[in-house]
Amino acid sequence: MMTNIVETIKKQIDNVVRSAVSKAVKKEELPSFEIEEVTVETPKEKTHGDFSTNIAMQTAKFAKKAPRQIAETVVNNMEFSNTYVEKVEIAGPGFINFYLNNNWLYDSLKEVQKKRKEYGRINIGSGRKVMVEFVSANPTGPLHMGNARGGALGDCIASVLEKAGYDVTREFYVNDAGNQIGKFGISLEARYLQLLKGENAVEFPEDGYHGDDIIDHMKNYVKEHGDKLVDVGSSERQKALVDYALPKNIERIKKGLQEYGVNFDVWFSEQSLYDSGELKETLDYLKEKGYTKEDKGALWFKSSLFGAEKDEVILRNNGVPTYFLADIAYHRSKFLKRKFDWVINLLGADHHGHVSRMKCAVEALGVNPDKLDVVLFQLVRLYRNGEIARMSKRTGKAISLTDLLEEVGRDAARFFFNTKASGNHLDFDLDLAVKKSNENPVFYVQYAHARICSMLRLLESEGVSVPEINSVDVHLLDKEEEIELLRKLSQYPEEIKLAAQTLEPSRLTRYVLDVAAAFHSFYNACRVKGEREELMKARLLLVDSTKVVIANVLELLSINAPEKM
RNA sequence: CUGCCCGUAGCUCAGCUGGAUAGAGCAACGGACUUCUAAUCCGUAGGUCGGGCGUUCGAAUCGCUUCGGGCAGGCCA
Repeated sequence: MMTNIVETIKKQIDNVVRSAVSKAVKKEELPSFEIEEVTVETPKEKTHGDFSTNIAMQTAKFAKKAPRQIAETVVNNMEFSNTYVEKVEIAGPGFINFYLNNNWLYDSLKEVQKKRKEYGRINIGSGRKVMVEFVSANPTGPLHMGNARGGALGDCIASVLEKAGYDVTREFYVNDAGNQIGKFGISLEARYLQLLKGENAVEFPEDGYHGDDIIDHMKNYVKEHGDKLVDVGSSERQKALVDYALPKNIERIKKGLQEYGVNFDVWFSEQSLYDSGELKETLDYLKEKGYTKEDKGALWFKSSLFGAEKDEVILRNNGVPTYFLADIAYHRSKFLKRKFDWVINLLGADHHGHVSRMKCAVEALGVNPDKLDVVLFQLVRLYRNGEIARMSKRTGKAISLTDLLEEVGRDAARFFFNTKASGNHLDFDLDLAVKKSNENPVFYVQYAHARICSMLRLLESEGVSVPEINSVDVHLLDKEEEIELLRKLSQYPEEIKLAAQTLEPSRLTRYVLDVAAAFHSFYNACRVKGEREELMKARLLLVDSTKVVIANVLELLSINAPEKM
C-alpha cells in the first residue's frame, strides 16, 4: 500500500544504490564495504534534481577512492526499472542527483483523491499506546497564557500522533490534592470571613491566592449558603469551601478548553492516588527496593542512584507527601497500571528542573526512561500596539485564555501558538492576529481555502463538478506552478511523519502556509474555468485536491476551513 | 556560582542526526485586476548565521571557549 510517496521514492533510491554498489563490488570495481544507511534528501536547489544522495562522499574513506570516482562507478551499475527515476547526474564533490519523471506527482494526486479526509494518515505508530499529558493547570485559578500555549501545542502533538498511527490518550492531571489545595482553602476561608465579619476581621495570608476569583466564589457561596460556616472549626470550614469552589473551577477550565477546541479523554485526579492506595504502594515499593533514605526527619528518594546530582524529599518531616511522590505514583499509574508504551508530558520551560528527577523516578519504577518524553515550551509574551500587554482590556486583570479567545478568536490563537518551535519564546501580536490582510498568516491560509470553495461553487453552478480521477488526463498538469503545487501536496504524509518524530507540530503551520502560497501562485498563473475541457478537468482535480489537503491540515490544528470569506 | 533554552536579513522565524550559491513571511521599493475572491500574484533589494578556536574533503549545523538575552537551582508545584 502506498501511503507516503516520498518515502516510497526514498526506498526506491535506497534499493537502486544498494544493488548498484553490490554489483560493483562483485565486479571488483569497488572494494567491499558496508553501507549503514543511504541518506536520501531533497536538494535545496531545484537544478540539483528531485532527490540526491551523498553516499559517495560518505564511503570515500572505506573505499579509498575519490568520491566522484565512486559515484561514477555506482551510477554505471544502476538499474531503474520499476522506479520513478528518469535520469541521474553526478554533481559537485560527488553528489548523485536523481531526476524523476512526473508520475510520482500524478500518483500522489491519485492518493489524495482516493483517501480524501484520510490523506496524510500514516502508520509509524502501529497502534502503540501513547499518552499526551498537557495543560494540567492548577485548578485554583483561571487558565493563563502558558496553559494556552501548552493546550494548543499538546492537542496538536496528540493529533499528529493519531494521524501517525498511535493510539493516543489526552490527559489532564488535576492537582486536587496537596499543598496548593491547602492554600486554596486558607484563601477561600479568609475571604469568606472577611465578607461576613469585615475586611479587618482576619488578615489575608501573604502566600494565599490573591485573585478576585477567590472573592467571587465566596460572594456566591454566601449568597447560596449564608453564614453557616462562621462558627464551625477551621479545617471543616476550609474543606467545605474547597468542596464548593474546586469543582466550579474545574468545570470552568473544562469549558474554557472546550471552547478552545481542546478535549481531554481523561481527567486524572491527584487525590485519587491517595484514595486508591497507589501512593502508598509506590512509597512501599521505593522503600523496599532501597531507593529511599531518612535524613533530618524527612524521607528522601535517592535519585543519585540513577545519575542525578542530588536526592529529593518525598515525605516531609511532618509526614506529608510531596508533589514529587504523587508524581511518581502518577507515572507508575501511566506506565505500569495503565500500560502506556510512551508517555509525553508538556511542561512550561520554567519547570525544566523537574525533568531529570522524573526520569530517575521512572527508571526506579523499572521502566526505560526513554519512554518518557518531556516537551518543554518557552513562555509567551503578548504584544498590543507594539508593547508588551499584560492586562486584559476588558477586565484589567491578567489576560486569561477566555480573554484571549474573546479578543482574537480560536483560529488565530491555535495557529499562532503553533507557529514556532516549542523551545522558542513566542511573541504573540494581538493586533496582527485579528488583522484581515496578508500580514496575517491565518487569513492567508483560510483565504486560499475559501477561494477554492468559491471556484468550485461557481463551476458547480454551471454544471461542472470535480471529475473522477480515472476520467482525467493528469499528464496535462505540467506547468511550473502546477508541478510546484503537486509537489507540496505530495509532501503531506512526510510532514506528518516528521512532525510526529520531532513532536513539533509547528512545521505543519509552515507547511500549510507553503501549500496556500503554491496555490495562490497557481491561481494567478493558470485558469480553470474557461480552459478547454480536458485541461479544465485536470486543473479542477488539482484545485480540489489542494482544498482537501488544506482542510485536513487545518482540521488537525483545530482551525476552521471557511467556505466563504 | 551551577544547570537548561535561545542568539541566522530592519522585524518575526525556518534550516541544526555536517553537504552544493544560507531560506521564507512581514516591512521597504517597482509592477499586475474587461475573465474563476487583488484578503492575491510577479519582481527588486536586503546576511562577517553573536565573536573566537578546533574537529574534516566540507561547519549555521558537531566540540571547546567567550559575550549577550531568558529560565531554573525550596521539606513550593
